[in-house]
Amino acid sequence: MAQTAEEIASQLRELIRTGAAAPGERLPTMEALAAEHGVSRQTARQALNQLKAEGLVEYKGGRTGTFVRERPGRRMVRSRSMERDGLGYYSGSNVQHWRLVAGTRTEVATAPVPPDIAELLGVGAGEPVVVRKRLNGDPENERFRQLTDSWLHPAVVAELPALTGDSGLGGIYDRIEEWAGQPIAWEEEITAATPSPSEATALLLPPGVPLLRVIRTSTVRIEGKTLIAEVNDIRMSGELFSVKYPLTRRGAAAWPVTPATADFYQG
Amino acid sequence: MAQTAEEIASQLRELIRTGAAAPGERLPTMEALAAEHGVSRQTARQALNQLKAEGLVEYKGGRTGTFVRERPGRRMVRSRSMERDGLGYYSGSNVQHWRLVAGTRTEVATAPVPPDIAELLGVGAGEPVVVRKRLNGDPENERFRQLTDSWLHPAVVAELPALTGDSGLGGIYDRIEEWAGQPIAWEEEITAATPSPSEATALLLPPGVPLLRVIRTSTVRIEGKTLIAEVNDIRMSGELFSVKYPLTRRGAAAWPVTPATADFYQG
DNA sequence: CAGTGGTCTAGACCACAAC
DNA sequence: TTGTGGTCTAGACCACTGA
Repeated sequence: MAQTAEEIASQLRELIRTGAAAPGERLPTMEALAAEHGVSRQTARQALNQLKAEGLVEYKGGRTGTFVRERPGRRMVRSRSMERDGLGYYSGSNVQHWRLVAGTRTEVATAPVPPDIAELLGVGAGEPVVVRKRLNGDPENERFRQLTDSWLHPAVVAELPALTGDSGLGGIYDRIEEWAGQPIAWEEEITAATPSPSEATALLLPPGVPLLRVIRTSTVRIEGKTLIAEVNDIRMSGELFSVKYPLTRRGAAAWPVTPATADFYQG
Repeated sequence: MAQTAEEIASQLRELIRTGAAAPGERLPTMEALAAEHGVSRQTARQALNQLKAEGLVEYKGGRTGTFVRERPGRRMVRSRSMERDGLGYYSGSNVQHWRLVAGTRTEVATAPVPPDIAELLGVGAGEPVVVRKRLNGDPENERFRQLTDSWLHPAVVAELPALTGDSGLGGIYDRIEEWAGQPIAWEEEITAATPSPSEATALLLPPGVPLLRVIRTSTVRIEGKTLIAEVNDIRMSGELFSVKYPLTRRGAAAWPVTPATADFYQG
């Protein structure tokens, strides 16, 4: 009769996975769970805490109880590309829709650069670097938020001090292209990470939800050398967002081995 | 003197973040932590458990103790594109390097299709669909692993029953292109997720490490309609891997607004 | 065999929200 | 007011590993 916390958690996890315990449904109280499985309340609580850490259940305050968390069935898929209109560049197809979350604004500061960004910029970790930070949101749904930090290479700031002003994010790419006399080449690197407490707060992340992080580099060639002029660090909920890219075809023209497909690889 | 578990966890977290407690270093025992902060061992343990769930510390067995986890400083960055050689298509630039992890092989089965895959394939959730599953690894480092499930659209299986045999992953794209008489268009959608227990086991994921998931769709046009012939579901450690894509430029030719950059947007 | 973490118990008090 | 989860305590026994 008596079971371990992990066994109880597994049983509840299975109930949720199969849908026998539907999202939004209330689970038995800790007392009831403890009695049912012949354990103490602490043990029942540990099982529920495990599920909470996994993002499967949530507690509501007061006399309400424990509930199966309603998880978004579908993510907001963002097809990534760089577009522009008369005001400047925008990444994604619906950025015009986004606004700054109430109480925030684009903040320009000089801050110690974290190691991973420093490596991309080619500067020493912890050195002071100009960064513009913002917190964007979706006016139709407060939960869709993203944090954006734009780190500028010191050489760019030296050449274009106006970038430390409030020129707007779209504007900096025009300034950089004017200065470099060429179009920027962008790359995006995507990682999954555990949010820091401050990121979890800013993005309204429930426990157990990972971060989807997109790190965009803006590269130009200056005096014959490639320079990463800007690193754009975008963090969003891994549960609410996904990003999508077309997969480029490489090397195809060199190996047209299959007769039926060879025609397509001549160019 | 007496503090809460969350306060103790925050203090330890800060020590780790600043490097005052270096990776690999041993932390005080639970008894010592409890005495130091004037709490019971259970409370000290709860603080450490929190850090363990975040992937910051790990316990080692027996008489050893609690240690600051050594986290990989750099990820394996995979520049995503589709390449081919004489044997077929490969995604990424170093796939030849990979092998099946010992004890696994490519497994072809007919399984109920999960809802998210079903939606992409345009079939009902839970319907039986042919899938090839494999677990790949890096011969030089056992921790670098990835799980790959390739779901085939029923129409493709009906036309190309040979695909249910052991034709190899590279081979199926050649077969599909021969059948469709055209090159495949690939897209990749990237998400961050919490691993299921079985995924955590297969990928050797420590607690607190999220999953990086790449869902590749292979699209062809058949009889004037687009058909997703295959969905390739790739899962890997979010701590060990990242994926990288070039960002395509769109709409630029339509809005050459900045005089200095206008020349670049004519074509 | 001694010391580590792993786990469980029984009881206590608290804050909070619904009734 | 009552029942919910949130948290802490003191004590017990276990499995494991390194000395």
